[in-house]
Amino acid sequence: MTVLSKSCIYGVQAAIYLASLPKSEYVSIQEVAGKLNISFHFLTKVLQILTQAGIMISYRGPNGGIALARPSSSVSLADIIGAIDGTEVFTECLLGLPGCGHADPCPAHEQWTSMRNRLYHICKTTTLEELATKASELNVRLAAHPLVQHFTPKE
Amino acid sequence: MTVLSKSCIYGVQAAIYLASLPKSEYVSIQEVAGKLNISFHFLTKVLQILTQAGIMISYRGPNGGIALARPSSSVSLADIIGAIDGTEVFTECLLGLPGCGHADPCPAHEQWTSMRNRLYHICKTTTLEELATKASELNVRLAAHPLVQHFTPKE
DNA sequence: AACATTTAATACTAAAGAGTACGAAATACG
DNA sequence: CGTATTTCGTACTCTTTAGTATTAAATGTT
Ligand code: SF4
Ligand code: SF4
Repeated sequence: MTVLSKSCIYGVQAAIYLASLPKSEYVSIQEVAGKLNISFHFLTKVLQILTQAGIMISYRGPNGGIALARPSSSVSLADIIGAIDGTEVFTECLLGLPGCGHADPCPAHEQWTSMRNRLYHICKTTTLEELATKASELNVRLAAHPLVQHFTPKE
Repeated sequence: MTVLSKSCIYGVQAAIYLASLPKSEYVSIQEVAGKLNISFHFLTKVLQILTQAGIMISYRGPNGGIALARPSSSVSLADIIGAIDGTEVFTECLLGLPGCGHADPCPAHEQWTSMRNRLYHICKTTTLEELATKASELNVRLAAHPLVQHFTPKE
């Protein structure tokens, strides 16, 4: 059980990748998928969601691709998560009970809502720009695994 | 995408239910499932995990059932989550990258690890006793839905 | 106009999670 | 001993998520 779905993680990674590029031209999904070591076709579906949500724009044909629709400083982590996974993470409960609230709380209410609010605050105030800056500053990884295809194991 | 699996939520609910009972005798799974409005068979599987993990003890035969193996004050929320869902929630990342750490961080590292640690701390220090006390004090709900079977809808 | 490139859209397959069913084993009780 | 009760263990089905494949639509280049 994870906090974010795979689709959502891929979307965030792709967005950070785009934001970390020097200039914002259209980048082919193929390039992004290759750099992040994600299945091209699967990433295509995820990025379709983000374009439909107005977070990215796409352009078909040669030299086409995708790009951020807005400056990276005005796209929050919460925007991307909300578009792909929905706001469930920020609104639902640790114990997953539907329609929770102060009027009808379960025993873990106080501590969880406090955490949940903090999570939302963090995601809402963390921008793609920040993430991308940190990524290039720290020479930090984005993809799940460094490609190890050079070291083909013997067996 | 949720933080805890359904199985885990059911396990926590059942544990709180047991802990909130005045005395600790064996309670049949059927009773627990009925009170919490959970499928009996499914809950059986979940509670098997908890007995194998040493958190509950079971007894077969008439008047058998399950009970907490330890006093509710020495069972933490983290114990139950760890037994059912594993420690993934506390160790893995928001972005789900495997093998993360200070040596090889992704851009969201700092803020996420801070949150993750807080989650772990909360779960580790919250005991069943506290949850059960709160549950009975506040007359708080445990089950997902109040049973509405009395009001059978016309259509 | 023909062609190559690249996203859009849909459909299909695989894997995991959630839930159901049923028989076996243990135990109390008559 | 026989039977009812209750957990244990396995196997099966259904649903959701993840991943793959294929075709269609758009657009630049020759
Ligand atoms: S802990 Fe609070 S937010 Fe979560 S289900 Fe219970 S009442 Fe709702
Ligand atoms: S945010 Fe930190 S803990 Fe999470 S994957 Fe990145 S490096 Fe690991």
